[in-house]
Amino acid sequence: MANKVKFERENVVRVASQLFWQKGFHATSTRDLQEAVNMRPGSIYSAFGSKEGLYCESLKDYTVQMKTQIEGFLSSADTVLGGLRAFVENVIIKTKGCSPSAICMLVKANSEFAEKDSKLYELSLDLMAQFEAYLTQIFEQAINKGELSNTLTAVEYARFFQVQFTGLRGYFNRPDVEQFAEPMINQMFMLMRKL
Amino acid sequence: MANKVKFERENVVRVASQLFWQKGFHATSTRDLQEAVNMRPGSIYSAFGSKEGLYCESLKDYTVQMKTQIEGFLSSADTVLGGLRAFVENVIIKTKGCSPSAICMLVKANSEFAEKDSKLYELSLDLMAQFEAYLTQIFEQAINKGELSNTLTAVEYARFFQVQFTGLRGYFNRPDVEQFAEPMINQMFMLMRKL
DNA sequence: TTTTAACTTGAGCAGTCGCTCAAAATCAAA
DNA sequence: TTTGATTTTGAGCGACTGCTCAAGTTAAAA
Repeated sequence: MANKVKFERENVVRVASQLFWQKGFHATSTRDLQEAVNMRPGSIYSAFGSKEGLYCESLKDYTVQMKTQIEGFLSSADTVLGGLRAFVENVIIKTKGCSPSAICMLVKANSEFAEKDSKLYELSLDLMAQFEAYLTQIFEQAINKGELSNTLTAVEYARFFQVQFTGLRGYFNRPDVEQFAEPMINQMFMLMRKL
Repeated sequence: MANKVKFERENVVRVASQLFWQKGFHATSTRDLQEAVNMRPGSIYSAFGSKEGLYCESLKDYTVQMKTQIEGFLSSADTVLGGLRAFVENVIIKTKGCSPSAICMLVKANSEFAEKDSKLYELSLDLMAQFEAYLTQIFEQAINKGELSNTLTAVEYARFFQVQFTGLRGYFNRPDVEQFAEPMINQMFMLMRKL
């Protein structure tokens, strides 16, 4: 007994996510969003409550997308480390031009929201912790398969991966330096086996 | 034959720098700045031209401050690597509570300005390149003194340092994790000697 | 076909933004 | 002490912000 919603929520969140990832929360205006998702303010606010609400969903969707991407690379690779490596190469080198930003949206969020008790800062921490837990599972597999030594625990490998990956993505957030990317990714995975 | 300026330019830039570093460019309003530096809009605009102008000076001042800090640690350490290590520990562990942000202001700037041809993005790239050149000089000394092998060039060590340091600072931009910091800094310097 | 609850629309509100500029204040030189 | 170039002041401008809500549109249920 009603009217149906005309938009597909998933699609809207995905488009908003791209815009937020590119420009950041503060630099993205509600007018930018209205144009990008082709919705009028009333519809957006009845569906998401606020700009912050839409950003929350966008950030959560981003981590889901990342995990899905990793799953894909893992399932079509012979080894766990091979899959992770393909994922890293894809993010840093292959999707360089078409990605909204070289830098992880979670890291951007974490650095943008300075007030340590703000909802959005807490959300970024929470999602990062979840992602670390997810990586930990993956590294458990790598250890169990004998791809990595057990001198480090799985969570320590996960932390190492996070630091390296974040560092590399930050470093390559510039137009010119694809030439150094490949050897530095080599270095990262070589070092991981030496830990 | 005139009036004298009432403010000390260096001090104003330093205070503005702290605020910009903490909140980012877009989330810092001119009213915030006015209050922080205790100047009326007219004075600020006659001295710095625009919010962007003040930000430029703030960002440049930040890199000067960083270099000065490194100089200090280098001159009061026995080895180049020891000095760098003291610097890293100071930034990540010791000044944790009092620093406006765990994340490097240059990295924050680089990630905040998405439009690849904007003046502020170009400035962040420029200052990062300068800083890499500065680090390269330092690593040249480390190699010459025999503290590091010459399997990598000085600039390659500098890049490695940047990636690790940026990664660590990003990772430790949270309230609770000082406990992991020390071993991970250990790891960073251990790995550098193994390259 | 009529009813009616759900959804969409967009003009526009109240507040904030970066910034300006005429007037007041200041102080070295005359 | 007077002069006059220079700096400081702050009210306030026009643009933009996140967001609201009364009016209009839609389509399933009656």
